Amino acid sequence: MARRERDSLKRSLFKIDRLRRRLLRWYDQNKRDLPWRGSHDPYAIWVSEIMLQQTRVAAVVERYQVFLKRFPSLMSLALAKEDEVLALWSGLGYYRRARMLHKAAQFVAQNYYGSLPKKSEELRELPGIGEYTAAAIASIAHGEPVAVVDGNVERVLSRLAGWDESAKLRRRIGELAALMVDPERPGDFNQAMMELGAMVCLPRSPRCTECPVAIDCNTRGEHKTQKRAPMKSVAIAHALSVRTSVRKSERDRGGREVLLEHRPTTECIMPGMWELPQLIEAEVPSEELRMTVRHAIMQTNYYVRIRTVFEDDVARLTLAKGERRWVAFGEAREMALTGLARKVLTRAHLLSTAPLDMIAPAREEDLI
DNA sequence: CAGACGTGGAA
DNA sequence: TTTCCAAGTCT
Repeated sequence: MARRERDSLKRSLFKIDRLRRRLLRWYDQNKRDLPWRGSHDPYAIWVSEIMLQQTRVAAVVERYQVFLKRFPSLMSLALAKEDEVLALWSGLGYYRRARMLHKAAQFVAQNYYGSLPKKSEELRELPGIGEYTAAAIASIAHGEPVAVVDGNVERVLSRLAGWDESAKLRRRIGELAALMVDPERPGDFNQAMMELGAMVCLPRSPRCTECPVAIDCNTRGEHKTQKRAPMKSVAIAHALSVRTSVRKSERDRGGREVLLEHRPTTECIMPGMWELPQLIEAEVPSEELRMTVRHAIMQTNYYVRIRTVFEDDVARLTLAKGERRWVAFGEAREMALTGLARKVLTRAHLLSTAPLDMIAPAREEDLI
């Protein structure tokens, strides 16, 4: 930021103070009641911040509670196997987050006696913790007066300052945020900025009439966004192969199994996750078509055909890239499935938590 | 510094 | 229906 600009902002500190007070008052009165709010456990805050990276609050809420119930402490997470951590992350996406969270927990267990470092500078050293997350944890858990800059803050400050999209914007935003963060309540201030971005200062159609700091705003909500690559469409097909377990112990429980395939750990996307075997032909005879789903990954819409395949036909019809396993339905539910596999099995009622004899479909022809 | 990395739900 | 995006990080 130019010297003149900074001096001007310093002369206007009374304005910044006013903005802080308005923002925090609004936050105190309007903040959503989220599971991680009010927790002072740095570990719990850490987990929430990692889960929230590029992921909507609504998608995180339930997963966060399940995760914390299974791994209530950093040590319990550090002691877990990666497969189980990934299983709890299944469907959330960006699985590298889960791996790095796990790795970092093990590192902290080894080198910090299980307690996260307090300073943002030290947090920054841990895998998966970047500028944003380090500042978020340090300010929320320990009151360190550092500002966070996420997508919300970037948008809110761009509009407040009246800056448009340009080079170096990111750096100027960071400097402005650092100047503005409330040294008395940095954690609340940071969350308030993000809450404002999420609830009021929306990317499209901002609710300026509800904005507590509209009086300080230099724009009326205009905000340019970057152009994005166009979506692609790809047709693929997967096999849904179900059999009655050959293991007597499973059969006695009425156990049925689905065939899953392990994605090679060398895959760049979702390595080590479990999915349904891929069919060689994307075309599927209509009488064998079990369901169709659309599944978007990154910039691609996958139009997915799910075909039922008899065990005897699996080798002929599918392309094997990794280890395969017949897995009892109840077991599959606890595995690190890809989002697509979880979606398909859920829609086929194969992951039900109901007793096995209650599992739909009642009609045999629905299954095979 | 681009580009890669997942997903479901809103518009 | 298709697009757009959400509390980023790593390479």
